[in-house]
Parts: sequence; structure tokens; C-alpha cells
Amino acid sequence: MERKRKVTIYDVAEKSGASASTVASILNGSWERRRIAPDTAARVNLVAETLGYSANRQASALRTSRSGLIGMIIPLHDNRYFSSISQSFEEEARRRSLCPVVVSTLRDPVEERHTVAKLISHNIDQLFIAGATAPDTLSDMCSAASIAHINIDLPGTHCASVISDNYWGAQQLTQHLLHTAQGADIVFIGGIASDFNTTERARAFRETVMAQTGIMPAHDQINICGYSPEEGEAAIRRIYARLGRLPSAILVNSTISFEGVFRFLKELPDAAFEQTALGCYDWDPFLSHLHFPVSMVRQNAKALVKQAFDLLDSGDSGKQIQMVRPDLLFT
Amino acid sequence: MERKRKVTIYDVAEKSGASASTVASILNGSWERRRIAPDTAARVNLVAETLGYSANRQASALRTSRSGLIGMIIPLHDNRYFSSISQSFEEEARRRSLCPVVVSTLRDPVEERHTVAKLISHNIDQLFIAGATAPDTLSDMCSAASIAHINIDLPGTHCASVISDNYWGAQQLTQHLLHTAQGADIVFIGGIASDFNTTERARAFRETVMAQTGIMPAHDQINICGYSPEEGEAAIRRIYARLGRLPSAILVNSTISFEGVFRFLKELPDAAFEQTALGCYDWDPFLSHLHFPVSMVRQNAKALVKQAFDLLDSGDSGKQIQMVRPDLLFT
DNA sequence: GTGAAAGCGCTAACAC
DNA sequence: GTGTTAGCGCTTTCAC
Repeated sequence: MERKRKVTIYDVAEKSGASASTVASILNGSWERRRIAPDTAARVNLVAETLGYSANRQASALRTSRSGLIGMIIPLHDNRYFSSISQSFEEEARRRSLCPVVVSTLRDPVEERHTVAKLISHNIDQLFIAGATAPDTLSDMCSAASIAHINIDLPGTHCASVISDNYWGAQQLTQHLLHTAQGADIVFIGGIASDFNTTERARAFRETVMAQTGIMPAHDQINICGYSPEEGEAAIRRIYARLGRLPSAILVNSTISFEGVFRFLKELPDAAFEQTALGCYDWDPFLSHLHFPVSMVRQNAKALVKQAFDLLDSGDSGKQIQMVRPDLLFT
Repeated sequence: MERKRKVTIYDVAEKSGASASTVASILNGSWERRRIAPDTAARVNLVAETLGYSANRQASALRTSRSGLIGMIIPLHDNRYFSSISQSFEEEARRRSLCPVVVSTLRDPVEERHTVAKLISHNIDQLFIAGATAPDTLSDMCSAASIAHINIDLPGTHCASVISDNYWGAQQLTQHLLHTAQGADIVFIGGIASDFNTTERARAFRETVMAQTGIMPAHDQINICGYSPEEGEAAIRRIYARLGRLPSAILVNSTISFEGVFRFLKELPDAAFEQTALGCYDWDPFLSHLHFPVSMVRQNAKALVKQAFDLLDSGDSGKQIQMVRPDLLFT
């Protein structure tokens, strides 16, 4: 079982009576271009099969400077949104018979740079930069190594980007909540001020409330309090204390924040929030199963990834930003 | 920005006045073994830095036959359990400064073989086989290529395995449900008969019910009906119709199945399930936020991965199976 | 239609 | 303490 040396094209060449270059072109699919006799090909393939030949990608990569690896960095694996991005990325990679290498960088700029450097030294053919904290720095690293790359989810200015249309999604959700709510006092909860996606959603929230009600939302209607359940819970508690009741509508910026908001809502009698319209800019199957309706916005991971691949394939080297609309799961 | 040819050790050698081998050993960290003068090292490092040198892993891999890539296959990314396995895998890979390559194979034996063949041809240094449908076949492929490997989550017989202690977890959960329930009619819902994990859990369920109540559970108490929400929903509906009420305890085999069970429970008045103890062999944060308590069992992904690495590092080439106990989140 | 030979960038003897 | 050299396994002209 333990074979000392791996089987190479030379082994196959010797056993099949063909030369190494003939064997190579047969085994890597370029044999039609070389117009090799079909029976030679058949003979060689048979020998390769019986010997258990497996091509050495390092050798071919070294020669051709194409590794067959395609890289992506994401903030973390353990997350509904990013794991569905990985899944879609893999499907596309498989279609191109490339080997996907997805590495998480934990929203840490240093880790991002280390990881990209490592991927570059592994000679990845392309890099997808998803949700990076510093996309432009990474972009520059790729350019220096002449590696085609693109941003996903968070835009950069040094290469093309495909991002979710957060403004549109938040606008639709805000409108929907205002239409179904009994009153006009709507609040926004969750997210981080330095996060591009949060600011886009908050901007849409502000402008839509203004457009629909004619009143600019007050400062304490927009609670960009962080992403943790605890911060979300504290925010809704504060609001409740201030109003003496729940607002007529609540837009929560992620399922994580929603967890905290929900912890508080659970404490209230059912009657307390029958009057409140609830929305979440994020998706989780269990949110549709709570004992009150929650409208959700689900990012379209598959479309994001698909468009990023298409853009990279098109060779268009512009720095444009393409928007992908999320799905609306309204009640 | 677009540099034609990449910077090699020869470029650094020339600009720094050292030889290629000196440069190489300085740049790959083996310079202390060669007892190279610290100032030579400093000089070379500086030149490498300014030239923007990046090592070519294909070349070094070709030479040393160690790629610096470490592979793992999982059924899918888009799943709480497996994505936390990926996340833990990555942490360990990072600690060893290896590049993690995690590929999903969609529980498809053909895809599994293709993927492993691809990873082998990329010369991965080690392979972690997680949740594979046919671990032994993959094991054989790795052995033929003399690649160290190990099974995770689903055991095989051709190499060592680190798996979740499903028997223990289901035993604990069943006991807990029986203790908190009003009666002794407990049912098991979800899973696939051909799935090792399901059969272990069902076996523990059967034996624990027998041990605690003295009565062997009837056939219709164990509903291995598949993993989809729809199948779970149908199962609980059938049970409800048969009994004319809910059973005193329900053990659901995954959050996916739970979704379906929950859809039905929601239709009932609250009083209907105040008497019913609920458990889920799986974890989701929202399950702890429903309007009734759910006891959960959470697989310990981190410990699984850690032990698998340790076992592989130890070089112990036995075919033993190591069990890792899951966490109990009981109400 | 097929073969010979050079070389991708690096490492590891071995030389001095 | 540092340089020379011979490949690792493959691709790709260029011969014939």
C-alpha cells in the first residue's frame, strides 16, 4: 500500500513505450492539439490507470504558473451569510474544476494581510475578497502579484466590487414596516457605525422615514449599538423605558441583535407587541416560526458570488460597484 | 504595479551579493542551521523586502514534497455544525502555519472521491475526512498516496476516527426528558436510517427508555423519517392523530427536523404542550428563545477537531475510535 | 504523430 | 560561513 515514490509521467512513459512529452499531453488533455494517435492515447491512459498515476499539480503549476487554486477570504465560516457565500463559491469553483481555498480572517486587518500573502505565495489564480475590513490594501497586494481579484459584500476603490444593495433592502423593509405598523414611531437597532453595510441601511432607514412621515427620525430612534445580543437587548430596554411601551415598529439589523431584542420581548405579555411591526435585516428560519410575524431581508449570496465570477471572467478591469438586491421575506 | 516576472531568490541573490542558496536558507528560516552571519541575513532580508519577494510554494513543494496545504472535506459549509468544524480546523491550521483547504462534497460519494483525488494531486500534507459517506474508500486513496489522514464525526475502519459520543448524548437527553416529563410516552423524530449518528442516537433512545421505564419503545415511537422540516412535521402530525394529544416527551434529531415539528406545535393552543418535554439533538440559539423550553445537545466541534489534530500529530497509526462528549444544554 | 531537451523556483547535499 | 550543483515533475518549443 505504501508506495515509496509517486508515479510520474516517466513511469507511465516507460511502461507504455511512449515518451514523457507524449504521455504528458495525453494525461493533461492537450493531446488533441498535438494530434496524437487515438490508440497511443488509449494505451497510455490504460497504463496510467493501472499504475495509479496522479498528476503533480506543483510541478505543472511551477511550469505554467497556474496553480488551479482559487482563493477567497471571508470574515468567518461560522455564520449563515458567509457560509452560504462559501457554498456558492465552491459550486462555481467546481464548475471551473478549480480547487477552492476559503480562509477566514476574523475581521482582523493583520490576519487579512497575512492570509492574502500566504495565498499569493501558494499562487492562487484568482482571489475573492469578501467582507474585508481593508479591501484596498489587499487589492494592492494582489495587483503587485498580478493576481486577478474582486471584492464581495464590502466595496473597495482599487478593484471592482459586487455588493448587496443594502440601501434598497433597508428602504423596502422600512416602508413595509411603516405600512403595517399602527403608528409612525419606528426604531432601528443593531450594527456598528464603522460598518459600511450598517451605515447604508441606517441611511436608507433615515431617508425612508423622512420621505414617508415627513419627520426626520430623532437620534434615539437609530441605535447603532453593536452586534451582540446583549447590546440589542439593552437598546430595546432603553427604548421601552423611555416610551413606556414598545414603538410601533422595530427594524433589527441582524439575527444576532435580534436574539437580544427577542429576549426582552419574551418578557412582555403577548398583547404588548401585537401592535408592533417587527423586521430583521437578516434571515434565520426560526424567525419565521416565532409567535408573532417578523419580516426579513435575506442577502442573495448565490447571486453575489455568481456576478463576481462573471465580472472577473469578463476581464473587465474597471473599478465599478455592482449591486445585488436581497430577497424580501415580508409578512 | 504590474510586474512581469515575479521576484525570485536569484533576484534577491544578485541585488544582495549573496548566493541563491544563502538567500534561500535565510528566507525560509533554515539559516540558523546553516550558521549564516546575522549581518548577511539582515542584508538579504532587507533586499527581499524592498524587492517585494514572495516565496513560490509550488517550487519549494516540488522540491520538498510538502505543500503546506492541509485538506478537509465536509458534507456542506452552509450548516451550523460543519461550519464550526471548519472554523476550528482553520484555527489549528493557522497555529501550524499551514494553509487550510476545506471542500464540501454534498454527501455524494462520487464528489467525495473526485475531491479527494484533486486534493491529493495538490499534494496536501494531511487530510481530515469529516462526515463522509464512504470514509474507507477515501482512506484507501490517501494510503495509496501516503497521505496522513483521519476521520471526524463519522467513523471508518481503515484509519483512526474522532467522533461525537452520540450514544451518551442521546442517553442523557432521553433521561432528562423522561425525568421532566409528566408521562412515559416519549417519541423520537428525525434522521435517516443509513446514518450512523442517527442509529447511535436511536439505539441510546431505545435502550434508555427500556432501562428507565422497563418497557421497550414501540415501533411508532421511533420515527426515523428523514431530515427535512416537512418530514418532521408529518411525523408529529401522525403521532398527534394517533394519540389524540401530544406525547409526554419529544426528542427531535436535528434543528432541521425541529423546524417542521415546531410548525405543527405552533398551531396548537399553548396549553397543549405545557405538559410536553421537548428536546433537540442539535443546537440553535433561537431554540432557547421559543415560548416553551427546549433541551439541546450541542456537538463539541472544537474538541473534535483538536483531538483529531493531536491524534494525527502523535503519529499513532492505530485505527481506534475516539469519542468526544457533546455539551448538554438542558432546561 | 512523436521525442529530446531546457527550464519553472526552490532545496539539500557537498564542496571549500 | 557561503557557493555550486543537481534535480523535484511537469510543459513546451523545436526537431524529425
